[in-house]
Amino acid sequence: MPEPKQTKASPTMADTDIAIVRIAPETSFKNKAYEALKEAILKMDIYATPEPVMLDERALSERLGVSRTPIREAIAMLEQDGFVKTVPRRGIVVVRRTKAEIVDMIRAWAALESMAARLITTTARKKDISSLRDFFKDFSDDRLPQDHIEEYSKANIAFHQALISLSESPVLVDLTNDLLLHVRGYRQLTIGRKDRTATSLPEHLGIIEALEARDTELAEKRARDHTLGLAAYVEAHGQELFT
Amino acid sequence: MPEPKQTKASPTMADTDIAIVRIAPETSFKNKAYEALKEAILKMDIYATPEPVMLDERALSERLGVSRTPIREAIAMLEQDGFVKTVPRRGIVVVRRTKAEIVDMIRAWAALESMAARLITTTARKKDISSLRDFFKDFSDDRLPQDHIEEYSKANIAFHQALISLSESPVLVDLTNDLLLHVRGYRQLTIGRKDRTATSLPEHLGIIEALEARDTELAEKRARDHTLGLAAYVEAHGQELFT
DNA sequence: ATTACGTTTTTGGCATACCAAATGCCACGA
DNA sequence: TCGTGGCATTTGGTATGCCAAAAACGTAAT
Repeated sequence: MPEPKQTKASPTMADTDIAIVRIAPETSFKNKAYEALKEAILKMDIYATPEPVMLDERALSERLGVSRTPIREAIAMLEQDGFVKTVPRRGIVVVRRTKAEIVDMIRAWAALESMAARLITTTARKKDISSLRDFFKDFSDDRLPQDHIEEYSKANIAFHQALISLSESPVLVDLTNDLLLHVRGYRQLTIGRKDRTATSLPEHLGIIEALEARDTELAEKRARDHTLGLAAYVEAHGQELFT
Repeated sequence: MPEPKQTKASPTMADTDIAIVRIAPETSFKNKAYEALKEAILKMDIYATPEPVMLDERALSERLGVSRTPIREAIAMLEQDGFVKTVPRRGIVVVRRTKAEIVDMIRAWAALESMAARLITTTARKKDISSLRDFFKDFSDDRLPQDHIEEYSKANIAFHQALISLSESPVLVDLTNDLLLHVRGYRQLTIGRKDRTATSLPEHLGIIEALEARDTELAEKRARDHTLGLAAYVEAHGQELFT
């Protein structure tokens, strides 16, 4: 069989070096299923219904048009992530976090973010730090965050992720992203935060200023206290969801 | 329908309540394989050989006496943990961390542990804090840590894990345990730490004192600086292993 | 001897079939 | 009416077999 792929055309092409990029890795069904299920789980409002949300292997394999095997492997991965829990001979249940768990996660997030802030003061470029303000450029005294909760919430998340990224620490980035995925499901964080929004923006700016000033201790403290404030808020006002 | 199970013996036993404990869940082959492989990976010295360490599904299934299916699911889980990486049509390779990654992980660990220290100052009982000293009771001026590296190293790990546990934060505990598993493979952390051992013990005691004094900021700072010190040490003296 | 090319083997991905435990349903009997 | 026993169903767990890509091997042509 001729031409399996790329570079075998003429023997004299040597190292003309066509920019070949390893071709598409053609992600496996296992990974496709993983991504699909993960997205579906994150999208659904787990805390809406009182009954536990169950998944059915066979139903999923039919819906996604693949056999149970890749589905099961994807489920095993999701279970490692803590998104689902499979109970032998009973079913696969989407994990619901308690308020205490959410608060706990936010505290861990605070720890990681404050470390990120610390690192940023010693390594990041001034330009990159300052550009963090851009996330909030659409808000002002004429256009208050609390009047555009949904939009501000997105900017908020984006800011925090960009902040962590500036630390150039893959571990901090990955860990916080994982935590955010879990916390995110808790809708109240977005909706009920209306009364927190007012203080949120100034605190963000305060963090940025400390970073620009290369004040390691202050930046760390502000980043930590800001997110710990959210944890305290959820702990105090998050009852409703966890009936 | 009344009384689904258990109390169904004689109609008159009512709530004699025999202590039935739900029987053993009989962990599946998948989980057994996961544990076995994880332990094997952690036990081997990944950084010993220059060539990448490969795993073979079929060989493993034969060695463990099960089919490939549970093995593959276990591998999928290990991949989520970041211990292995499967390359399609190439094989399964045990992941080797670079020095930068190890340092990065230790920094994240420092972040989490300092948060744990912070929490401990506000919630833990005095008695529990003080008992942290027990881990080092076998060491003194007559029996220096640097003369019993291996033993001290174990006490060291145990101390840190006990410390984090005192925070009563499952998230902090789990995250740090995961990080430790990855960092642990880096033998130099144990062996080459001889020159760090001298300062290690006093720093530990310093952390304990700050915790006992309920000095939140100081405890946090000492915990953080202690572990960041390890990160800096590895960054400076860890070349040898990563050829 | 070296290179080119074709064949074999290896390896992970996926589909399918079967098993056993747990449930639910239902008829039979006190 | 109540509940008891058993059969059918559901559901996750496991074993097998086949496939295609890629590497390993071997052979023939230059």
